[in-house]
Amino acid sequence: MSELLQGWKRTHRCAEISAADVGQEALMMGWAGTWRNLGSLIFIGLRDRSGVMQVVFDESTLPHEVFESAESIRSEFAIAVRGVLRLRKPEMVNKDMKTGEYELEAKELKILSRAQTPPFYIDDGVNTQEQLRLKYRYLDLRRPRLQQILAARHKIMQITRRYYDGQGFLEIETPVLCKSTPEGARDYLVPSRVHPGEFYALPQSPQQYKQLLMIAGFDRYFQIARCFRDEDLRADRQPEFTQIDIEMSFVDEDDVMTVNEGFIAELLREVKGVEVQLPLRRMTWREAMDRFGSDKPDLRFGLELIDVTNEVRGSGFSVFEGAIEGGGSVRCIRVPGGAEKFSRKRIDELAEFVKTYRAKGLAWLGMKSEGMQCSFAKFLSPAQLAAVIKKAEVETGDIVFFIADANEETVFASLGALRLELGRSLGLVDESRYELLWVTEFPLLEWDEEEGRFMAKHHPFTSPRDEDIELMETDPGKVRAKAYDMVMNGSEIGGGSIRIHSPELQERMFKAIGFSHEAAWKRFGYFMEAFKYGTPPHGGLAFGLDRIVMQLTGTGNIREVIAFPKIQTAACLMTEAPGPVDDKQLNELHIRVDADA
RNA sequence: GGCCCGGUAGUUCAGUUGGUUAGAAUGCCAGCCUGUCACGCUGGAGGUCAGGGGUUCGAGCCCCCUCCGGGUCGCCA
Repeated sequence: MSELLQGWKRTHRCAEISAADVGQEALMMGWAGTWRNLGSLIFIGLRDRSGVMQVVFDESTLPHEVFESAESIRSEFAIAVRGVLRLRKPEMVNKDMKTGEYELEAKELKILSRAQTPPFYIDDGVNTQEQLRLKYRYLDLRRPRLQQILAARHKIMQITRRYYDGQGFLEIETPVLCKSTPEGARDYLVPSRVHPGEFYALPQSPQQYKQLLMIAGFDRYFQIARCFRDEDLRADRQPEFTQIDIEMSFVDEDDVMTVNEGFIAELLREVKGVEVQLPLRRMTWREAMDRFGSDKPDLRFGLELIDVTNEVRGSGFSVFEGAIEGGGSVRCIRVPGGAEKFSRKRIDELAEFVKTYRAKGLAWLGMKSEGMQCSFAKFLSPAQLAAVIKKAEVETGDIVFFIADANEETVFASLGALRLELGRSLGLVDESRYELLWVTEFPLLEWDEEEGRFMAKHHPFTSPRDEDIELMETDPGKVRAKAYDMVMNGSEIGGGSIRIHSPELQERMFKAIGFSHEAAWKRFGYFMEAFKYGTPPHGGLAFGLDRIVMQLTGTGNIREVIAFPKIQTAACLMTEAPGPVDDKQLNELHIRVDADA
């Protein structure tokens, strides 16, 4: 049965003790992680969020009832122990344990709560199916690793508040029940009881509110904001996630980048003890794509892309020719010393791999000491081959992988992914390094085949670069934005832009993405109305808190950094949300469910 | 929506070409044990092989469907 505390007060957490506490009475509470019964001596590994303390029950010195009670302790019982903290004898020290020099010699015991045998061991070393761990998330969270990650997350949030407060930012909350703005990700909708047939949307980000706060004169705003997007999940994407949201007035790109790179530098200093050189390196989007095939390049290793379009032009090799004539390119990656490392089987695997990214195939050239092997040599003249080898700086022992496509995006996507795969599989990524940069000058607009119109790449309030404004009507695809992403080790951890603050320019932007004046006003009327009342030049950015925590704790799975995450189908295995609701609730909301649809 | 991977004691896994009663480790239960820390020793319990259908004399294994979970492409202003 469960015992009551009856005035017992904890004096120490299990691992929060020091030499000065030795010989003193201590009262600890926590969970029995391990239990070893030696007959008339019982050892309990008492665990709380700070760590583990060994507790000893000695039959020879304890009242019978206390020892008998201790004998009943099993895994994960919640217990309270009053005892004396002792130094262990030297031969009994456990060097693998943070508190291995100490133990708590029990005098009194309260079994606060018994536990069923848990469905899996509460231990970092155990690799239980995530499905089961998520169903019993409260047990999973008892594992030291997850406790550490959530403690790190807490620390990061506290540093965030301290840093931005120190820089004169005000933390202001914005609504969670918002108006739906069906441009961009799918919204989560919330039905209105009071307004039959109408819906709120959960925010994809506080974008418009924070801009309105700038119009309202708050100058520097931040918020640790929960955001929602009803899109498919990934290893680094959850339907609800947290962003550190920032907006500033009377600023241009440099101002925003300077303040926010200072934040990341402080985070790395305090959490990882890593000094980051400021200002951060900046790279235009164009350069990032050309060199790394990605707008979030991982700079911890080389294997840069090389453009050999000109070298292979007119070769008669239909794959290359088709790509070039279709307006695309032929690019490659040279793996130094890789000629002997790639079997035909492995090359075939990589060819399959790039097909995931719509590449049609993977050409290759291996410069072995006994001669060159090349999947397309017979199609190229010796002079062209020589030109390719020169451009790619191929040396003996190297292997080069080529991708050609009429669609540049396919070349970049597949070769960029191949670069990451090669870097990982060849062990070229130095996990101890933190490589940060800003990627700048993103395109303002992207052509959308499906919609048959240009769409805002970032969002429709992003400002074009001054020198490109004139292209908005003549060559929209060429317009660059005042947009910037912060990238850490190949992960986009934040992104933002300078916003349009002129109503006239905003109208041109809406026009560029195919919104009529009326359509734009219908959707964003309140927003555009506000812009008529003296809008300061402003801009900001949002960091993905979850991704930052992932980076700083070295986990590749976003579910590890969120206390109660969702699975791939956006469900919660513990609460079984989402679930059906009563007809009464539906009636009140004026909703009828068509289960067959 | 597409592609790929996975689901066998509580847990992690093994399970041969389709062949007797599905195994191991660990956990769990009981007993013994005064320095364990992967405690040890003795004994015991524990299985809808994810579910359904099919092929077969015979299915954990082969085929089909479904469910559950993961990765990924599309998607993510």
